[in-house]
Amino acid sequence: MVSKNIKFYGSETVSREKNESVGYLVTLASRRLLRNIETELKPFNLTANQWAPLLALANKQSNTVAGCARETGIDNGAMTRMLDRLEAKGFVSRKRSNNDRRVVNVTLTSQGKKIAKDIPPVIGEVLNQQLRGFSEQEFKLIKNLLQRFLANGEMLVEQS
Amino acid sequence: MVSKNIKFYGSETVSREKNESVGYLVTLASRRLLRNIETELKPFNLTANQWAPLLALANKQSNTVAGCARETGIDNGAMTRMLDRLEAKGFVSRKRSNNDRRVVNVTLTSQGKKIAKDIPPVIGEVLNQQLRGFSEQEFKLIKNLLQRFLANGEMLVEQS
DNA sequence: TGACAATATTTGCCTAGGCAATATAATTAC
DNA sequence: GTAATTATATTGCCTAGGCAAATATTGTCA
Repeated sequence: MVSKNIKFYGSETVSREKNESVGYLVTLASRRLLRNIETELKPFNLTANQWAPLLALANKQSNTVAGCARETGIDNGAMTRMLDRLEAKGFVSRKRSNNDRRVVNVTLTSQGKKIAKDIPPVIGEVLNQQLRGFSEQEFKLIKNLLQRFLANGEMLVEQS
Repeated sequence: MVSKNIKFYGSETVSREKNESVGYLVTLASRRLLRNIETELKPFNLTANQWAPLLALANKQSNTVAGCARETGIDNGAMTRMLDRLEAKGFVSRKRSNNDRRVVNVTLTSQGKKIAKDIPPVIGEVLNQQLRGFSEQEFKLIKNLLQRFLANGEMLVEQS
């Protein structure tokens, strides 16, 4: 091993201060961001989480239920229900595939395509606000550190 | 203003790559960490989220419902239900206060005190794993950057 | 004191994710 | 070609958070 892994958290460290725990910080940051985005998306009749599959569809990264789930990193069952809500709102439509009778093809409706174009700047603005005071370097850093934190976390699953 | 705020995300940037969005990264990181902690806490009959109020109580940062909610950054109503579950598991007990009949005093049971002591190293280990390869400086950095990201996000609410 | 504001707790109604089981269909191995 | 495996979608049962409304209690202030 090139670099020794540091024991950042011992038995006492976790209990001390919530602002010193990467766990609390990442959880609170995620919740806060979601709620701020939610506020801005209200006029579009869309929640923050509903944006994820819409984006995957718009970018043609997927056009199936399981694909959307993989792309957004959530459970298949949760994605089925998410698409239920998006379909009820008229943003997507579903149709059983003929090539593979297992899969359901998901497509954006014209209304879905429209908001998929309108929303990115709105979300971008919230992100910019929460990144106020960050330098270019710090912007790159936070992404890099989160990517590594996430990748380490996903390795833990594969090992077990 | 000393430093100009940078527009990190324009209308196209958000849509491109999910690994380039701080939003996705922080959301996925939070979810992944929660699930990894969950796995390790299973033998204790505790979920990852249930740990937060337990810690607040153990650290004597609060002994009321609203206090726990404030301390852990979640909704009051959600905290009532969270304590329902913790009470059902026998980790906390509740008793209406005599000084102020509005408040309900929450205390750890002996069983609650026990796991409050046992769990920190378990969570610490998961955090250490997800921080593998981080230098001391990077550890400080990720905390600092997340704190600022969170603080910016909370300022957004106060302004509106 | 009495009206009003603030605080604490609870409840109902949403959205939302994880896990496990099920049904169906496709793929692979033998 | 059939059996076993794998993949897709859905559903049920959990936990969980946000928001708003309802209730009770306390504090404030005129």
